[in-house]
Amino acid sequence: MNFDDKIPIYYQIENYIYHEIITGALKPGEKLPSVRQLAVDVTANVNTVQRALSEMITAEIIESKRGRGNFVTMETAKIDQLKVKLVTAQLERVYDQLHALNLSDDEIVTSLQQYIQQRGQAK
Amino acid sequence: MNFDDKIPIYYQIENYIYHEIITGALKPGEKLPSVRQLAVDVTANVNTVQRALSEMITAEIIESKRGRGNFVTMETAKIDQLKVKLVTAQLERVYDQLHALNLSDDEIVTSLQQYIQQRGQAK
DNA sequence: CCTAGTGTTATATTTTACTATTACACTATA
DNA sequence: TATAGTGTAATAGTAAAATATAACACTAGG
Repeated sequence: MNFDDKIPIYYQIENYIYHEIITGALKPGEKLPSVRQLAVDVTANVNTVQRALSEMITAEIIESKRGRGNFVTMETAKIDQLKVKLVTAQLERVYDQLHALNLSDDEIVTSLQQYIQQRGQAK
Repeated sequence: MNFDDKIPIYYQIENYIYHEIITGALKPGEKLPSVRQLAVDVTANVNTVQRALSEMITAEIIESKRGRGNFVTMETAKIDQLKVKLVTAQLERVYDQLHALNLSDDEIVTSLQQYIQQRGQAK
C-alpha cells in the first residue's frame, strides 16, 4: 500500500478499510483479515494497524472479538451513514478548497466535469 | 489559523499562502508579511513558517531577499500554473476518493451539485 | 554609524507517529 | 490438554514535526 507521507499511516489504513466496507468488498458480519495479516498486507506495523482498528471499533463500524477476530458491523444503517459521511467530507473539502480559490459554484462543477472528461480520454 | 492535526502545519501554511497569491490577495511583486509576523498571524513557530516559505521559494512562487523580505513572483504564468496544479490536485483527489467508493462519474458530478445546492440553502 | 527590521540557520527539547519486539488474554480445534 | 491463531498492550528505540531560543547576515533609513 502506498502511503501519502503527509498523513498519518493509521489514518490512511482506516480510510482504506472503510472503503472496503462501503463498497462491499467486506460485507456486513464478515470477518476482517487478522491484525497481523493486515500489517503484512499494507506493509505497516501491527500496532499501527491496531491503532486504525481501534478508531473503527470506537466508531462502531467493526466489532472486536478477542481471540476470534474483528467483524464488520451487521448494522447496514451505520455503514450507510459512514458512506454519507465520507462522501460529504470529500465534497465539502474540495468545495472549500476551490471556493477559496475564488471559483464560482458553476466553475467548480464544470471543472470537475472537464477533469472527468480528460481522464476518460487519457485512458 | 485552525490546523488540521492530520497534516503537517508547514504544509497547511504553504497551502494557505498559495491561496492568498492565487486569489490576488497577494499580488505579483507584492511583499509578504515578514516571517515573524506570519508566525504570529498563523500561530506557529518561526521555523515552521520558514519551512513553508522555503518550499515556496524552491517552487519559485516567491522570491527571497535577505534583509528586505519575501516577494510574490512577477511571473504570472507561474501563478497560473500553480492554480491549475492546485485545482487539478483537488479534483483528482475527490474523484479518486469517490470513484473508490464505487460512485459513477455521473453520480460524482451529481452529488457535488447536490452538495452545493444544500450549502446554498443552509445559509 | 546605529538601529530596527528583515531572512536564515543552529541547537536543544518536546510531542507525535511508527517500528520492533515481547508478552498477555481469549478462542477454537485436534 | 495443547497448540495455533486471534486481539490487545507494554516497552524501547527511531524519525519527523514543532517549538523555543539564540544568533548571524543583510538591508534601509534616520
